[in-house]
Amino acid sequence: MDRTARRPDSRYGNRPTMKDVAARAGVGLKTVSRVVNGEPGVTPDTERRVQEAIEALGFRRNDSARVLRKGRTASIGLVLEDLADPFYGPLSRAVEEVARAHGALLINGSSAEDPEREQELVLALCARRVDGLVVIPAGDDHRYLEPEIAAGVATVFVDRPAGKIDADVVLSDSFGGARDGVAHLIAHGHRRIGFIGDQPRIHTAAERLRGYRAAMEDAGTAIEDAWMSLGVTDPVRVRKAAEDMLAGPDPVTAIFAGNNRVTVTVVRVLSEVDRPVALVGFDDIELGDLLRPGVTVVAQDAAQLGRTAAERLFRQLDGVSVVPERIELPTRLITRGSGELPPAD
Amino acid sequence: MDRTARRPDSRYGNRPTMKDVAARAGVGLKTVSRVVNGEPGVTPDTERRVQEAIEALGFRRNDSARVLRKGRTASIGLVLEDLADPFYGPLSRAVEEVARAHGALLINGSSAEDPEREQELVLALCARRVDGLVVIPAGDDHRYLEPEIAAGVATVFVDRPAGKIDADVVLSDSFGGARDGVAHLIAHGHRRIGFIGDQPRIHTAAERLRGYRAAMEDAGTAIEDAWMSLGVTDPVRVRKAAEDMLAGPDPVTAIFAGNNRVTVTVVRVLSEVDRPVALVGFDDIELGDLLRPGVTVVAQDAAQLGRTAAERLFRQLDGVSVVPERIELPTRLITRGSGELPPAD
DNA sequence: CCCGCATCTGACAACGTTGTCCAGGGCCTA
DNA sequence: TAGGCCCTGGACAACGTTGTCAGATGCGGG
Repeated sequence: MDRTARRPDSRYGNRPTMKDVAARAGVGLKTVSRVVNGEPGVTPDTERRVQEAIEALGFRRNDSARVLRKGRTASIGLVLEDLADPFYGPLSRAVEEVARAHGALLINGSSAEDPEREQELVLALCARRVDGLVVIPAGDDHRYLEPEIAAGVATVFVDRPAGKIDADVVLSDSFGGARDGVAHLIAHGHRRIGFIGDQPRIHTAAERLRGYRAAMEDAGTAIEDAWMSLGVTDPVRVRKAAEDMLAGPDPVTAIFAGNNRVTVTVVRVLSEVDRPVALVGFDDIELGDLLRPGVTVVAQDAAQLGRTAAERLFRQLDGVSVVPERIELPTRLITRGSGELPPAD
Repeated sequence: MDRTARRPDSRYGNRPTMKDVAARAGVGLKTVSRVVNGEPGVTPDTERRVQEAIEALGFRRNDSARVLRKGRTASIGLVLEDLADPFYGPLSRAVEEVARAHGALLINGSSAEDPEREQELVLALCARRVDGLVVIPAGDDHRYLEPEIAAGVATVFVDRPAGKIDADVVLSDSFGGARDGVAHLIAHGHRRIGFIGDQPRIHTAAERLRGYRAAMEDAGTAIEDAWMSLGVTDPVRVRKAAEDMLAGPDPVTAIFAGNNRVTVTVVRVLSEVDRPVALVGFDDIELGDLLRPGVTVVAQDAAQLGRTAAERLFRQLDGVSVVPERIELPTRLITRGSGELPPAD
């Protein structure tokens, strides 16, 4: 008895191939290929027969084989921190739209802010031979990407610069935005201003902290340690940080929140405090205009970041740009009330 | 003179292949394959030599070729409406996590609520030979998927059922949720309750409308045409619809909003109205607890939807389940104030 | 009527990987 | 020392597609 199966591995449930279509249509393999790809040199009659066979068999070209042959996958990868974060949704969508306009699919993955996972994801995408990568870096050493870039994988970093390699990067002006936001508070009479932000190893967090410091310095105000809380974004610790700043004999009269998650929690805390405390947040938050007071924010345009990065990526793929560039997009201060509150004391 | 290039198409910038690695390490091609895949039967010394060659050349296995040979891509597709919608971010992330746990990558695309684009995307994903598909359908006819499913592409629909084919589907209890939400308003004394929702051709919208009708009927209240606005989600038209309901001699005293986008706009409108109008929205909205009054919502768990669907998908891929099933997840009424306001008159 | 040309078609190799199968060599045992 | 077995390594085909190139077919003009 023959134990060997006709097909050793069941594969795609025995999908029809061009060969099958060719057999059914009574034409050559290459003719089917021509029809499928809309290449010229096929008589209408032959084309019709092939089309019928395709319909009848439910044939669908195997892009894996196509990729293997052609070398281009028409897909790009996007590695970001967390798709569930409202900041990244629009960014991802913007990248997708640009990709779509260039006929490419988007594969994306979340690094969960873990450098190891970022690398793992990026390399997995490279193994799929994506044509290009848009990366929002979690780590700060991207030398592992050098062979990939050398091999022709277009790469653009977004939101934070690459570490230890020279690559295109598109970011928001975190420094300027934070400085303006803090200056806004100062202009409204505040001096004791708290800062709650992420770990300074994250570029944007460091830049925003730098902006905070610069604005305070411009105003000639010495910053007290108790006003700063770094490396804190989870709700529990942000809450504690905010409450600490607001307690004691000499509390802050205003808070600058380093990103959208921090802002949201600070809003919660402030809603429970009986005296008015001013607030400016980095990143816009949904419904920020409907709160009372409305939340004044330094807004960055996530979609524009994504769009710019993706366009830059495809320009690389078209072989246009070669010199890595750093593109910085301006932020926008949106005043809604919370940042215009005067000091409470 | 020879005009033909050494390599006709430049391809991946001449990436090293296993052959190159083998040559450099002085071993056979298959031995490299064994090392790369961690297969047994390679002496430590040989393995070391191969590893060194891999490092030196920056070799990365070409997964396209691997896929072609093995038949499984270890990737799944997710087609949703709009990644920028806060409802889909967590859903997508949940699917990704499950995929990751099964060693698969996630390719996702936005249909923009366009049936044609949905089909285009799905077929593109099938051409990539994704192992499975999670689809949030935009269209209502999915017979085009029949050959794919027959060919072994695992498929799960989420949020809305498939049209004209029998397939797994995971959804929220839109009918029950909407009925409960409206009943909640009725329990607080409302009778003239407006409904603003999406086009009834969308399953969830139809179900929510049905829930609204059922609750009203249970209360013995005849619905007036002026109370209902269907097929309306963009801010401008929602605003107009809400304003219309609130104007006139006999305005509604409460509004049931059919999804998160509608809710947000209705909140905006209500914040401009001088009398209190009750509101219950379908879908939770961020910061809904911080508004005054807090927004009472019928919440669905987007992440749980995604997780359930993805797990079901991988169960299909493991060949466990065969009979298409319909899984309905309960919704949860979250009372925060806006739904408990009494009628204004 | 035949030749030449243009148009259409198909055979074949190659893409980079993995599965199958066989060869060679070392080691243990009789 | 010879025989057999196990362990390691490599040659080869195949996956489904596309590029190359040459053959077939048909048509018009000389």
